[in-house]
Amino acid sequence: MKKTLVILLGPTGIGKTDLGIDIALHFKTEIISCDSRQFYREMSIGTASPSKEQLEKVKHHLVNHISVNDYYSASRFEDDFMEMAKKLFAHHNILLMVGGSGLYIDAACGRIDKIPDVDPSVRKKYLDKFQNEGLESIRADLKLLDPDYYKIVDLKNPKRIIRALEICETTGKPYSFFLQKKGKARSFNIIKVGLTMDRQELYRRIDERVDKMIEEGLEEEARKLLEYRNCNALNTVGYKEMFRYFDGEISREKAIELIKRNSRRYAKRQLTWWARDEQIKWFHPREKEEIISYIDNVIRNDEVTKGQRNQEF
RNA sequence: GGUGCCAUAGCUCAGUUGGUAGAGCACAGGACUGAAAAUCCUGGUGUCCCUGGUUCAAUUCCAGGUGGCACCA
Repeated sequence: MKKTLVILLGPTGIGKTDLGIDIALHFKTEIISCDSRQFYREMSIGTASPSKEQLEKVKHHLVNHISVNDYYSASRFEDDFMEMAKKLFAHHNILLMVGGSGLYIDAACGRIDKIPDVDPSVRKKYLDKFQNEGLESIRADLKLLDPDYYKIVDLKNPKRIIRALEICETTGKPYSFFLQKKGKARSFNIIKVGLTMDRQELYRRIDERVDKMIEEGLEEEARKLLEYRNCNALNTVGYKEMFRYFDGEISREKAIELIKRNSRRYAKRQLTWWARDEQIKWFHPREKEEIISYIDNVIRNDEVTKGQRNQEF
């Protein structure tokens, strides 16, 4: 039997964790998490990480496996995921991935190209240049080093420009040279199940969940992590707003309001990311039975899985 | 009950010397291949409280009404 990776994805706060557990129990399998903030073991209330009880119900992988001090990336996640999948597929025909990080899900699906690692000092160099000399300066560098990418990149987005520059400098080749866009073949089938609901309903859930996080002690958790505020891991909704409150810049109420707003905006960006992915079959989270029978049907029907095998961009 | 002030976008408010209006926030849409809960782009969504009057033309001026706030009784 061909191995199958079922991916349960959806915006923040929609109820992936609970439903994922039910689905994993139904298929008698384990969960590989794909949440770029639940990776960090020090963050749990603000990232709505699975609780102890939830972790006991179904074995979860790639949660709490790194520290806020660690460098991590979509590429590293791809490596960790492939290693984990290989191990788990030895005992399971179906694996369940649950998460909301679009780029990381794409990485697991073989949708990002192999690009050489860069030395952090190179990124730092261009970051400094951007901060000291401005956007125009690094734009000019990119125009020189990778004119093709210069034509298509968002020229107002420093992160995109710096990323391309660091690859150009490290490899001596233009960044666009590495963007093959062919996708990597995977030895397993992939079924993508998306969770969605009416925007108002989702926003209400998000607002309620933030209130719950506050009750559970988000403020305390953030206070403990204040010393790591410069780590990328702490550039996260729920923490960055609390840090501003600790600084005296905004009130506690304002911080909570901003956490809600930024969570809503994040959910919207997630939905935009997935909107163009036609492989996703969408459900309301309450449609558990429909989701399970959809997965069953796809696995049974080879014709459908053929389409899912080719991971084109 | 009397006097004064106010009524414009979901909210807070600006404005139009009379030619149907614009800021912030909220919100909506989008981009995004190793920082991605990150980063970036675009967009004003409107019975200008109601009725009448003046006027070629009223959201704007006038009168009345309604609602809110303040003060006086």
